[in-house]
Amino acid sequence: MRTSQYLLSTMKETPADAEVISHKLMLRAGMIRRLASGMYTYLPSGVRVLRKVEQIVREEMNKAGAIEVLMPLVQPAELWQESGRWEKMDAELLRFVDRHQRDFVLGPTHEEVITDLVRREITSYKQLPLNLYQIQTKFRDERRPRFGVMRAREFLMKDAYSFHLSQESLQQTYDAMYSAYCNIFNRLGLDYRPVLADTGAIGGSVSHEFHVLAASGEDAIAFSDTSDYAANIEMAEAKAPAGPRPAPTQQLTQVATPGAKTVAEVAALLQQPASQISKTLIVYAAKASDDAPQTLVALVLRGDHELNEIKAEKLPQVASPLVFASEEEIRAVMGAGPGSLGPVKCPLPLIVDRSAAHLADFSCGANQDGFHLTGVNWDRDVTDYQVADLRNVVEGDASPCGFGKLVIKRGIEVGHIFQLGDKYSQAMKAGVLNEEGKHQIMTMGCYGVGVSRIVAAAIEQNHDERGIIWPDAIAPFQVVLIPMNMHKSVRIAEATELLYQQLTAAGIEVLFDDRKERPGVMFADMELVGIPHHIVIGERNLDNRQVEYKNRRSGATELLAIDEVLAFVNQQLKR
RNA sequence: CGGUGAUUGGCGCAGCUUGGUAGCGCACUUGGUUUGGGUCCAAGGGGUCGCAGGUUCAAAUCCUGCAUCACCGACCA
Repeated sequence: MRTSQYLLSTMKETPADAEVISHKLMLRAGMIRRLASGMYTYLPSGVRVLRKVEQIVREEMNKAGAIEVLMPLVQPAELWQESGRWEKMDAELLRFVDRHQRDFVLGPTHEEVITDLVRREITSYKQLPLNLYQIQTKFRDERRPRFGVMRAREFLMKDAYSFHLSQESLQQTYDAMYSAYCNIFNRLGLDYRPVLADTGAIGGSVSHEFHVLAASGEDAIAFSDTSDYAANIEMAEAKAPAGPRPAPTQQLTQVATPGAKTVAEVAALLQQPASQISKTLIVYAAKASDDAPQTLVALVLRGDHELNEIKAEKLPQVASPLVFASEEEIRAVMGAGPGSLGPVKCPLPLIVDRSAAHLADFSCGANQDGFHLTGVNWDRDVTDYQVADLRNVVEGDASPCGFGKLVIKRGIEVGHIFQLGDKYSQAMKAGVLNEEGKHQIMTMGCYGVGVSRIVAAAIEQNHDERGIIWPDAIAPFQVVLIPMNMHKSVRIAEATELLYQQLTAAGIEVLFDDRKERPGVMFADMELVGIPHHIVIGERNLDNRQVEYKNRRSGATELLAIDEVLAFVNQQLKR
């Protein structure tokens, strides 16, 4: 490709609304342009990278035995009503009507469509297991699109769905997908980790996320510093502190704490660390039946810990989704407002986090505005309570695997695999005849890769102050030819032309910068775009039949005999 | 969904307080100059000042409403 025939569209300045590095660089390097909030047009360089990622994903899926299909982006509402997600999903599901007043959605994912397809096509156990995938645009009307294509509303995703009659078969495919994903991210050249994950709204049991490690990642991941344990922080179990709880040494005392409401204020007033103070959160209790009156539950945490809403929701006593009680609701039962609450003489059922339950002589609200209690002790001052894991793990906690301590890092979720079970197949009655000739509901797995998000994640991990540094596998071009003053020098033009033809004929993706630009402009543009291998053709070196090679990542340069360029590039690309 | 802020040429911004001929840098076009790291000089083209309404002799500027976009938050006890 010659730049004169290409749409390079690089920019010196960054549009003001770009926040993260990948977003800025994708705009500046001419990969994307914003059309509306969370929706982007891909320019030629962007498409090239996107297609490469897509192709690697496709090859590894095929290798792992999955079969490609393509389903519509627009889906009829009936399927979503059948699965129950029409009511369950909120505004994230974009709905609209066609000219016949029929309801449709823009597919945020394709469980319903694939389950509908499979229940029609698959009738016998002999046809199982089956793993179908597609690479298709999705639309999720995100609450808050941000970071360019990293959290866009419209994005490209590979999604696969597998169908089985037994857990063993599902596990086999799940394992195959796990290793296919490792192959994908290895080939992409990214620093990634598979981590244990919560199954969230999609449902199911076993689940792993694949994260590209980057400081700008939206997710926190907990790693053991000695084993290979890794889990999303939402999922990581907070173990009870080691050893027995210290014995009480202090008397229960009420102290006036006028105006002190937050843990920080109370800690300052009482001259105690936040870890010696408990905080009490009031949330909705789970209802026994739909028409039962709403009751409340009190959750108790150490002052320096955060509630993990996912863990709380999973408790049978707690309403799901989690709802915090309003101040009026709290006052009606507790007789005091938020900021003065505590477990002593608490009229609500108490659920205490493991770490909070390990405290002795701690402080808490007195359930009377403007007062706190000190010297509080479990079992002496509070008798009726239950202990559970309620909090997010923090750096330095004991690892749940039993080995080492936890380290917290940030990651970008680029892949997610689930064992779904029969959630969709049951709701949509997708079954086959088994060996005994009896109807049996299939069990399912689903496996996603965020193709467009990978592009952004790769940049987050591979850039410097001059621009993008593409891994060879996904670079828009592998090699760029940069001639010095080609428009004045026939020798340069001829030598560059020859190299261009040689490399192109060898199947290498070459960009030939034939613009009538000054050298500095070409260098700057090609570094911004991130092409991994640069060949500079200049008069001086040409006298010795040499050209200069420059590696974008290392910055190292060396002189090459002009006849050796092809062999050298092949070796660089490990072909 | 709540809070804050922005909207002036393709991009980045000034002008608005105190109403009176719409400006700067980059980019673009033409000519010259320069040529191994975003040269320099000159001459040009390009703007319904987000939209609608109001105040005024006069509105980018003041007032009202709307739209779009961005950032922050969604632990608060």
